[in-house]
Amino acid sequence: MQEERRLAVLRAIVEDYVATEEPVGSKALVERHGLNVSPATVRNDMAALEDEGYLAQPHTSAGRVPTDKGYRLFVDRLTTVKPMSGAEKRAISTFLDGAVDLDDVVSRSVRLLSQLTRQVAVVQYPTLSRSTVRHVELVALGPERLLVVAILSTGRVEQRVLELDAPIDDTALADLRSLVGRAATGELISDAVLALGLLAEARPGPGPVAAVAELLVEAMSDHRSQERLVVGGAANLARYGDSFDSAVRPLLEALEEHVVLLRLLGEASTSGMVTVRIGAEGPIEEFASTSVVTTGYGPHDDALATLGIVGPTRMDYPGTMAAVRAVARYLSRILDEG
Amino acid sequence: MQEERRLAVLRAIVEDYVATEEPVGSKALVERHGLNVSPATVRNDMAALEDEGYLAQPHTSAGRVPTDKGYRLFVDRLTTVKPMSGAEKRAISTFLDGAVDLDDVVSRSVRLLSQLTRQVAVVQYPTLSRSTVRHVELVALGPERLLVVAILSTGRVEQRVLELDAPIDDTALADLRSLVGRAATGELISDAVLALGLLAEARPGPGPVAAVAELLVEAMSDHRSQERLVVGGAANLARYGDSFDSAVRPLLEALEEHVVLLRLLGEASTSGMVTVRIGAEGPIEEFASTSVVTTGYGPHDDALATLGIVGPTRMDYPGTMAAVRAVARYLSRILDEG
DNA sequence: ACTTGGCACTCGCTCCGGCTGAGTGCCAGA
DNA sequence: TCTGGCACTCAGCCGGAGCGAGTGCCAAGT
Repeated sequence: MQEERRLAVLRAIVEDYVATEEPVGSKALVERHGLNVSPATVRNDMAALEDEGYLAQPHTSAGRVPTDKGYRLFVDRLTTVKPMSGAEKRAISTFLDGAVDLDDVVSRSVRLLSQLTRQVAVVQYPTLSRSTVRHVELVALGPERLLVVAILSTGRVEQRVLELDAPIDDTALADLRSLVGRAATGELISDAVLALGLLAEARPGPGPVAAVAELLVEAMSDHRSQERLVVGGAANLARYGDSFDSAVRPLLEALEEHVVLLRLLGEASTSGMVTVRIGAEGPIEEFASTSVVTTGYGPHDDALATLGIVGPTRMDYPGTMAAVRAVARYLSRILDEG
Repeated sequence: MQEERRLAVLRAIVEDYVATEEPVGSKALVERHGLNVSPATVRNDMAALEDEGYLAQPHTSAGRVPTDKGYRLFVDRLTTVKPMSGAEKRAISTFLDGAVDLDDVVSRSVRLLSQLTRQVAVVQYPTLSRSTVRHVELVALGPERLLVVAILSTGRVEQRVLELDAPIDDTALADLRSLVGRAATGELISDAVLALGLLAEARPGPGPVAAVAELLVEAMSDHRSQERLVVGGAANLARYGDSFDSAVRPLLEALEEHVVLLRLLGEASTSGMVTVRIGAEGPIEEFASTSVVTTGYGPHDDALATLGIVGPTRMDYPGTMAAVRAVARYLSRILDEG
C-alpha cells in the first residue's frame, strides 16, 4: 500500500521537476496530481524516499529533487514509453523520405532527432557488414602516393591515402588495379577482406600489392567504418539555464571529440531496446552530469550502429525514449529499402 | 598632433578593453600605456572620439568602450598584422603535415584555427576547378535508382542518387557507364562538364543519359562542390561570459545552418587579403553582434575557398588576423603539393 | 591654442539587515 | 497509519548606506 503510494509520489516529483525545473514541495504536489492524501503524508513518504537515496534537497527547507538513483527507478519501473502521435509519425517519415543520399539520411536524422527531443542528437554511420564492394579505384597522386577509393553498394565511399615504400609505374599500377578489382568487386565486405588477405599472402614481402591489400582490409573492416558520426542540435545546450560556463563548455568540447562520443555510444548495441544511462553511470567523466538515451539501428533490425541523444538528467524520459526509438525504426526501414 | 594622439588613445582603449573585458577609464589608460599626458587630456580626447562615434559609454560615469566604428578604424588604420612566432609556425606545419586525406586536412585546419584563435573556426572545402575527373561510376541501387559517384584527382568524391523516369537494364547501364566514362575521365572538371552537356544534347528527350549528364554537370560545378564546410571550436562560445541565453543560442543554431554560413563566407574571396567584417557590417542578422575574420585559400594562391573565424567584436584583431592568414597559407601550400 | 589640476557630481556595485514565504520535521490526536 | 497543527529554517527579495571609479567642466598655466 504505502509502497505503491511512495512510487506514485516519486513519479509525481520527477514529472513535476522535469516540467518546472524547480524543487517540488509537498503541498504543490498533492494539488497538481490527484493524490488523495494530505501534504503531511506526502512529507513522510518524501522523507522515506530521501533516506533510501531517491530524493535530495538542495538545501534545508526547499523542495525535493530526484537523485540519479531516483531517475533510474523512474525509468525502470514507472515509465511506459508513450507512442508517437500520428502527426509526429507523419512528420518523421516525410522528413526522412526526402533524403537522396546516405549522408543526407544521416544528417536529416540528426536534425530530426534533436528537434523532436530538444536535446543534442548523435547519429553514428551504419556499418557496412551486409553491403558489397561495388568498385575499387586506385589513383596515383604522385610517384609514391596512392589514393585508394572503395565504392560500396550502400552508397558509402571509403577513401584513404597510401604512402608507398617505392615508386610504382603505370603498368604496375594498372596490374594492381585489375588484381584488386577482380578480388573484391561484387563481393560482400567480409569476403572481399578475406580475398585480399589471401592476395597479400600470395605475394610475400613488403611490396605495394601487400600494402594495398592490407590497407583495404583495414579500411573496410567494421571498426574503421564505424568511426564516423554526426552531432546536431548543440544549440539546445543553451537551455541549461544555470551553471553555464562550468557545465556546458566541457560538454561542447566533448561533443567535438568524436572518439569520446564513440565510446559513449559504444556499449548500447542491442537493437529494439532503448538504453538509458543516467548521470555517472556512463563511462565518461565529461558526461557525468548528463543522461544519454541511445538505441541501435540498422537494416533488417540488426543493430549495426547506434544513435541517441545527450541531455540533462532532468529530462522527459518517456518522450525522449519514444522519439529515439521512433527515429531509429524509420531509419532502419529506410536502410532496408535503399 | 592632437589627431595622432587621439588615434593612440583609441588604440590603447581597444587593446585594454580586449584584454580586460571591462570599460576603460582615463586614469588607468595613462598608467598602463606610456602616454605622456594627463588623464584630463585623455578625457577630452575620449569625449571627442565619442562625439565622432568611435567610443561609447555603457552608462554615465563608467569607462569607454569601442563601438563597431571604433573597431573598424582600429583594424583599418592602427593594426600591423604581427607575424606568427617560430614556435607557432612549427606547430602549424607539423599539425597540418600529418594529414592523410582531404577530409583530414580540412578537419585538422578547423581544429588548429579554433585553437590558435580561441574562436569558432569555419573552413570551406576547396573547389575543384583545377582538378580532373579520375573516374565516374554508376551503381544501380534499384531498377529506377542510380547512384552516381565521381572520383576527382584531388581525392574528392562527389556522389548523388538519381531517380530515373523509367527502369534501366544492365546492358543499357553498361552502355551509359562507358559513354559517360569516355566523355569525362581524365578531363578537367570544366571540360568534363562541357563534354557531358554535348552528350546530353546529342540524345534528345528525357532519357536516362540526359538525366545523368545533367546531374553530373550540376554535381561537379563549383556551386555544388563549395557547399561543404566544417565548423569547430564551438566550445569557445562559452567564453561569452555575459548575456548567454540571448547571445549564444542563436549563434549555435546559425552555426549548424551551413547554408547561412556559406553566405557569411561568400563574399570574402580575395586571396592573400584578410577580410574583417565587424558587427552589423555583415549580411546576416544572427551575426550582427559578432565579427567575422576570413580569407581565401587554395592551390597556386588562387582563392578557391574561404576559411575564417567567428567571434565577439571584442577580439584580438591583430592576432586573429595573423592566425587566419597563416593557416590559409599553410593550407594552400599543402593543396599545392597534394 | 592646448594642456593640466581641481572639484563637484553621477551612478553602478556591494554589503547589510529585515522581512517574507515556501517548505520542513515532529508530535499528538483521530 | 494518516492527518492537522505548530514551530522552525533559510533562500530570495527589497531598500538604504557607503564606496569608488569615472566623468564633465572650469579656470589657470604654458
